[in-house]
Amino acid sequence: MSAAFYKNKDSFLVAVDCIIIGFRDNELHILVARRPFEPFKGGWSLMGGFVNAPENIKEAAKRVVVEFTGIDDIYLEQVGAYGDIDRDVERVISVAYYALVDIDQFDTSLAQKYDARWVRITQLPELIFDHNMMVKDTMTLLQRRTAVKPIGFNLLGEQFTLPTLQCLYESIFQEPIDKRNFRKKLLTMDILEKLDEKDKSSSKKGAFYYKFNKEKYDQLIQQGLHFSL
Amino acid sequence: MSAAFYKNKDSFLVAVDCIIIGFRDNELHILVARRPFEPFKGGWSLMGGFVNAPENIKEAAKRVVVEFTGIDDIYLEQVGAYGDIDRDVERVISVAYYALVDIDQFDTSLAQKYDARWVRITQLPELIFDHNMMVKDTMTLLQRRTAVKPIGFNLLGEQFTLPTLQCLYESIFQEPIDKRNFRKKLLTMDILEKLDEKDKSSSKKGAFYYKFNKEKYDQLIQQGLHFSL
DNA sequence: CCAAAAGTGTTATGGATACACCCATGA
DNA sequence: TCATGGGTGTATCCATAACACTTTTGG
Repeated sequence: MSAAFYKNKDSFLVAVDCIIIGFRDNELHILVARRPFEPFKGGWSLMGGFVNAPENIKEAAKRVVVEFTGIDDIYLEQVGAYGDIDRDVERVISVAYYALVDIDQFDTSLAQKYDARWVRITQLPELIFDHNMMVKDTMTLLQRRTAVKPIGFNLLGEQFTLPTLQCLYESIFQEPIDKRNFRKKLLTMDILEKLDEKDKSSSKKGAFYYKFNKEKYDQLIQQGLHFSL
Repeated sequence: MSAAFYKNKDSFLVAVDCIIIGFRDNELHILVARRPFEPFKGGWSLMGGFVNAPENIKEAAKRVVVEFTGIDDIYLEQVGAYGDIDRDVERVISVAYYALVDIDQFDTSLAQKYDARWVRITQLPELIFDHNMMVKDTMTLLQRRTAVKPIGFNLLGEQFTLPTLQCLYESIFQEPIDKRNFRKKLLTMDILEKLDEKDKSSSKKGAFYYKFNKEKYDQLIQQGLHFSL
């Protein structure tokens, strides 16, 4: 046998579908759009696109996220491949990625262009194909990841307050967290840098801004310790 | 736009590669084979095959595992999609699955047929393409999964001894486990059924056989509890 | 001065860890 | 009888969970 072995094999369109996640109004949001073509024209859909021959799958996913958000600085992780035979009209195999973005960097002009909008994770509409399953799998994965890796910060701007950070985790895990225990854990890990400035937008007293210190985090890892909830 | 949207898109060969895992001689083993065709003919490879148009990806993976092992009763979970552009001669996108099998059910005649052999996880040779990466990712995933789900039993026969089970977990986590703590944890979960028979193959005293009780496990889950290490 | 959110410590509990000796049996 | 692997219980420690009041300040 030789390269001839590759002949006469079925080939597939390969797509990427991106679960683009942002944090706003104390809740996770996902970017969805009205599908502009048949089949299922007008149905709610994740952001997707086909993989081109000369690009890696992850590159394709990144391209899609940039195209639909205008945001370049993203955290991207594969969720998995979805290939049920009845998932589209033509046989399409889709690889799902979730992206964590700072929603404040969203290019709002793209919302009109693609008929897209951010919907609350708790109020997700019915999506086409197996996109709801992709979101569900993403949330499970995200909960596992954020519990042991400091990737949640990718959903926030450079600086953020502890109350905001707590809200973020509460939205990810869909359960309340004790304020004192949360702060204690985060601060004793010593991976946050306290700033002098305060955010007064949500209280009269104001909450101090912090920022994530990657250098300190890397030290933590090298000591054999790890981020935890 | 319409179905015409699907025209002029690049299409890909889609393969599945299976990390087939068995447990023997107190250590995890993986089934690898000499690749019978170019390119990289003679290189060590995972068990793979192409996805056919009328089958789901997971079905294809299952087909491959059955083809190369003769074992039908397997635990199968997706690891992820691998699609770097330089990973094969032709552009092939591969979806990796790991399979947990009872190695005693292996059809040894297939070893000759496919020039395949079981190699210790600790002595894995260099594999073709990105197969070593797939194995690495699999081990990470397997450690996470077996720590919280009772899937390890898929690597053993119907009945097994506690010392064997402990060896299994030690091989998965690549670290020693305290005997008393291990037994305490397993037995207090009350998901194992103790049999009267003993296995005397590895000691004069003999070790009692146990078997996994799925009904009791399901009860445990319904009580909001879960399997843990 | 009051409403609303930010910030702060201590105690109790339970799961995880560490640890050493006796038992059964075939050779 | 002895070498080998199987089987058993307890004390300690540390991480988690529960819990309430003071501070700040704009309106």
